[in-house]
Amino acid sequence: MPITIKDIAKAAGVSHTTVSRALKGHAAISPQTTARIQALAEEMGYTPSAVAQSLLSQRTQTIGMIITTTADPFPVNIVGGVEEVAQAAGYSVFLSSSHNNPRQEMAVVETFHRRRVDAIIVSSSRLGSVYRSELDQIQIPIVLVNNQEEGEYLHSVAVDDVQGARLAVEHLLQLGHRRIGYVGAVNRPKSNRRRIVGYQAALEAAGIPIDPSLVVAPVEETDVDQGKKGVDYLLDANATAIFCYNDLTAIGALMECRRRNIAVPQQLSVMGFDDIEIATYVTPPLTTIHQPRSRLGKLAMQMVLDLLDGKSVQDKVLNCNLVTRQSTADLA
Amino acid sequence: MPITIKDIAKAAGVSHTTVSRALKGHAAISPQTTARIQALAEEMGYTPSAVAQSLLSQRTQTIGMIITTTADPFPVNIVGGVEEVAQAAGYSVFLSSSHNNPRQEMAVVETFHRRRVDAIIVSSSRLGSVYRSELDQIQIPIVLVNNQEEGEYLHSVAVDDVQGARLAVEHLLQLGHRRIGYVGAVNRPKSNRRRIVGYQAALEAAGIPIDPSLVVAPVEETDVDQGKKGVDYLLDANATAIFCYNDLTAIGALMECRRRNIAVPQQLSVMGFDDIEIATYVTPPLTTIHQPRSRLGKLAMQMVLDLLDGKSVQDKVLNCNLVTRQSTADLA
DNA sequence: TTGTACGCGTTATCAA
DNA sequence: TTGATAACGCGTACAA
Repeated sequence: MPITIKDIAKAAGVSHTTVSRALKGHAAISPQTTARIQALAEEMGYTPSAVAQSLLSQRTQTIGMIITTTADPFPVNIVGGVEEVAQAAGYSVFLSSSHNNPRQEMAVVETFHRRRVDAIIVSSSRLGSVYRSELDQIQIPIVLVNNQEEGEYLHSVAVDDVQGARLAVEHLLQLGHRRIGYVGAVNRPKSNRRRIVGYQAALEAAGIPIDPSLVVAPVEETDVDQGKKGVDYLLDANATAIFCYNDLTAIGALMECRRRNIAVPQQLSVMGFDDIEIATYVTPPLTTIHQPRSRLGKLAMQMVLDLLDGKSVQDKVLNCNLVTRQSTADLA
Repeated sequence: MPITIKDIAKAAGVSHTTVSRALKGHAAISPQTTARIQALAEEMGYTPSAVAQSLLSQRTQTIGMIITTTADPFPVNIVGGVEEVAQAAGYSVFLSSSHNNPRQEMAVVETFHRRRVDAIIVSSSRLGSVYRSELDQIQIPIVLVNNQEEGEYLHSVAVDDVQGARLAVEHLLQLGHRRIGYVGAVNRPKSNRRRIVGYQAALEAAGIPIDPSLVVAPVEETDVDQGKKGVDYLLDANATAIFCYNDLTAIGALMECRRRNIAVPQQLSVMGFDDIEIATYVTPPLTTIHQPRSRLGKLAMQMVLDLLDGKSVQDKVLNCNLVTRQSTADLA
């Protein structure tokens, strides 16, 4: 059992109240006793119990973070940002995975509520809307990062998918490409739709008519496989450049090109989205759209702190930026 | 403020004791009141406070996990294993980063102690030995995963670096290579040393004399840069195959080979260690030694559960296995 | 079958 | 300047 203030009180021959006050340098305690008790506490190895403090203060200085899976580096990078800001503010972070399973996601929320976390941050939530009712029950701030549901819920921090996709297509246009394909993802409805919007906006702004045969959404197990299939479709449609839903999709595209002996970027330009670490290391290194993942996390946690401070906050939408590497080139 | 059992008691016209008992199906409460109170609790949206329960039970059902950084997918995969077992056992996991900074690592331990976590799991700790004294203070199980300090501390789960390195070199020997180089890491003293031991053991078993010029340890900022430099050194030493401390080092080696127009694996075989996700996607896909990261995490958490159950446990050393891809080939 | 009283570790109020 | 007491939410020994 850890040392308590009562143990110290007994050892010092004072009341536990005095110990409590001395330890936090309360003005009304004589300097001598304060010094004596602080020394004693140090010596006895006293560490205050956050549990007891929480019970009294009704604040745990704790937040719960839900991600889909630790196997995906994307949400994990968001956690990094969250944790950094949290730690600096004296908050600790519970991390739990939902495995993209709504039931599990609800169970985690329930657990966090039992633990009386002060707030919850959810990355890529599948059930944004469900929180509406849940929120009435638990009455704490919930911040959604890159929420995957349509609609206006609670508080959110997200990347501007439309702007990012636009940036990608504009880059390809600038290289002289006119037949630009898009390989979508069927299982991320919201961000996929918004990236298509950006794709179309860029083309329209350039006066290029939309060709539906250039927008494909292969149904495959993994992102990589979707990329492989996507290349097949888009080469048939005579694309000279393709923009992929994300980097893994683009990597699948690169793999398929290698298999078919299609030189990237000489014969086909390939772009991704996300800028995950792998993008730097594939051959050729992938031109992509960078998502500020760590900053998403930092802003989400900062928003939590503001909310807990009673400040009013505004939903945030962050811009992406272009990272030019070697998988794109001038139209031959 | 969340609903408490007192609120329910008032609403039901009974004492809070009765509510407490009814909610956990205590035998001595009449079925009717039990049902009535459970319904009421449900209706009022009651969730018990783990904080209050913890204060009473002196158990938080919580563990603290310390990793170096969320930017590295390696420890994050360990977290995945830990969290899976923890969640199944009703434990929640605090995650915190040490950024490889011993002072920060101590601060995190202190915070976890304040929060009265039931146990702590540390990945790649830099200060294993320090825990000896700290442990006397906090009196909870501490499990180290892939500890980076020599010596016997506390409890540990680790991969067998010697066996893994041996496996790698045996693979290269089998391909006919005789001049096999090793690119080490200066900042992971323990595992590096053990991988050298495995490297030497394999060579000796094959009756090949150790050539010191084939073992290099470039001092560079990143693993990747160390790999680039390592290739330079080892080509000068006429190596036909190189075994790298880890996959990132090996990827650096691949990059340098490409720059110098050295064909892998035709002119040089390259091996890594770890089997991180990236290894699959580089060109050529990397032959490497797989570390069971998730299983390390699961075993660490299982060990924690056993320790909390008062069972005695044994330190665990896990075998690695070979993953053959396309960066290694027969000696030309 | 149900209720009263106490304690877990801490802080705040009030009194001395 | 210090101490006794109550309270946070819950579980349990004991009493009714």
